[in-house]
Amino acid sequence: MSWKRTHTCGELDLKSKGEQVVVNGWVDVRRDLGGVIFIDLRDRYGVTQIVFDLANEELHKKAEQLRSEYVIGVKGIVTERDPDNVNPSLPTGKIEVRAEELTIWSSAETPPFEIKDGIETNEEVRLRYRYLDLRRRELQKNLILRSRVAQTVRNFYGSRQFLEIETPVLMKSTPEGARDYLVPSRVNPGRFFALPQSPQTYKQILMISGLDRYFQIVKCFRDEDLRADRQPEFTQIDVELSFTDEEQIYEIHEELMAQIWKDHLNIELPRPFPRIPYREAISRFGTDKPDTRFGVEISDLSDLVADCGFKIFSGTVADGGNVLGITVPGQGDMGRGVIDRLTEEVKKTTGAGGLIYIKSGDDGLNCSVGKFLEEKTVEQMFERTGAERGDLVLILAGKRREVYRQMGTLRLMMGKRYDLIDTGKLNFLWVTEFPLVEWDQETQRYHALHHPFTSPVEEDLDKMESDPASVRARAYDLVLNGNELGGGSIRIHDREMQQRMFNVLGIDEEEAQEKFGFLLDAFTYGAPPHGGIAFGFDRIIMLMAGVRSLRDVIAFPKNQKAQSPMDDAPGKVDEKQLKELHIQLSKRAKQE
RNA sequence: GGUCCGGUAGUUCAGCUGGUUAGAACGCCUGCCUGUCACGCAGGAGGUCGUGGGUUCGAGUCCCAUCCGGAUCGCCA
Repeated sequence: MSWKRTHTCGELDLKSKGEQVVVNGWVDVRRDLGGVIFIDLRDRYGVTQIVFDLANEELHKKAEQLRSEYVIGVKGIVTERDPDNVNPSLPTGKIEVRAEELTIWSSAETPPFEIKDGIETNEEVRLRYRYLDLRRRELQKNLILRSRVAQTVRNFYGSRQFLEIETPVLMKSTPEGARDYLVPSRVNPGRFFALPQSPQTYKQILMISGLDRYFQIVKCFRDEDLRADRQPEFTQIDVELSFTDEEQIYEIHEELMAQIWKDHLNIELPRPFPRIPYREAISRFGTDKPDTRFGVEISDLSDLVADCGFKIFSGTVADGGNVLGITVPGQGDMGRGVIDRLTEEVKKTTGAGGLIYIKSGDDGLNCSVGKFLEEKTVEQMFERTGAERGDLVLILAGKRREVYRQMGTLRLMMGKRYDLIDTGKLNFLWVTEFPLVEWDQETQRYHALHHPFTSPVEEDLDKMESDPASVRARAYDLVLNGNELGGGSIRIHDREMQQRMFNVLGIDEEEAQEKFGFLLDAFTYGAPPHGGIAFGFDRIIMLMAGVRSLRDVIAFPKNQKAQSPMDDAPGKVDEKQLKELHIQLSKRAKQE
């Protein structure tokens, strides 16, 4: 009999009673009771208890050497445990393996942190010793889920005539949107590839080629600052199809989500998912990715205070801004200190100028700026927000775009703080009718909200030139509990229209030709109407696994500085390599 | 680029208005222990308190600078 394993550490039970088996794995923990030594042997499938006793003194002596994280192989007999000794918290808890032979494949240093679930260790240490962190069941579980969901996704599209087609990782830089990661080309001095932010143009070309239905689980790259839910390299489920419309894309992908949640979390998702136009999402929730698991919707109080005596309100309205309110249920008696601290926090995290409140208690309404307002106005504002006695109304004033965003942040803050969010809910939601473009103060140009290939809504076409910001796009996002899972659009498939879009964005014909000439040319050779969507695969897994950080669902993630502490990437390269690439470093780069 | 929080034993953290020898838990090492599974018991090792400077009779503690980590705003078509 060889050392080839007959069973994993997660599968043995009474059915194998009496059999001789071979198991391999890592020593999870050793419990040495003197005359008997127990080893919890761990592999990715589970844990099995191994027993060494004095029946075999030589073997027992060998087992005394074992320490945590040693890699061993054990030959032994599967034995039923006495009823008293059954461990009900272990799937293999009814049996144990009585060792007959032991081989130590590998000894191990004491790990820098314990390989245990629920142990909070410094992120940097975890990343440096990622191979140890990945031994934790929790992370293995996430990666296993990730792999299985990827299978589901492939089968789902595969069975619907979608083709999985790989697009280049080395592509042309298009300085729209996020910063590109650049890759120098040795054979083309002074020229650079860019890593894709998304395979957008390629998948559209595939449609023009008649491949008709495409999907890919694909790495994308963005050289921007990181967040817990943002990595510089991330994985997208990227999809495009021809002869389609919004309805079909919604239908297919509601089905996909339903299948993923059914297959892997055993949850039936109610369908169809609700839809909410962008405008409404902003005015009700102050964000384009609303968390609809709780109410606390925003009310516009501007008209009530346009002519009031409080200058901050009336002045804001006169300048075209808004005065907004939300209700925090049951907090009408909030103490002054609590409100003051909240005000400071709101100013700091949202940039709001101040926070105004209306408290409501047994002695009636009490507004923080009440002395400037008529009693009637305070009452009207209170009623407008839908508040009832005992509730607290919070009010912000400011420029339209900013104050809605601030209110959205405040709303979420209150929802979390006062436990208003029903965490048992899964609120999927399509946000539709995004604006096509947005005025960018900084560059004094319009920029595409989604991307420049997004088709405008036909009935808004006459406003493309006169009032671009009011044109709606055929774009949509899928939101889950306030998280953007993905987004897409019906694309432009007509050269003229594409050029019109570029004009709005201030990209002239020459520039358009240089940057996207291939796509424009392709449009002239017969382009089908098409559209698609892309989902953040990591983020989906993160939400399914119920973890807070993308780092817990990616095998080898980057830290906040976009580095990998384990292998110390990005690293320096030697002078010779740089020379070959025709690259010179600045003084500062050399020093660092 | 801005703001906030943090950096003390291998790990997680405590350390008050500055005061004598910097602690706990887990982990680690040694010994004892034949039914443990958070094994138990006894003992032990382990610290440039991120770094540099300053204030002070005296600094883990206060001040300044700097590095590192995280959160967040900007940014993320």
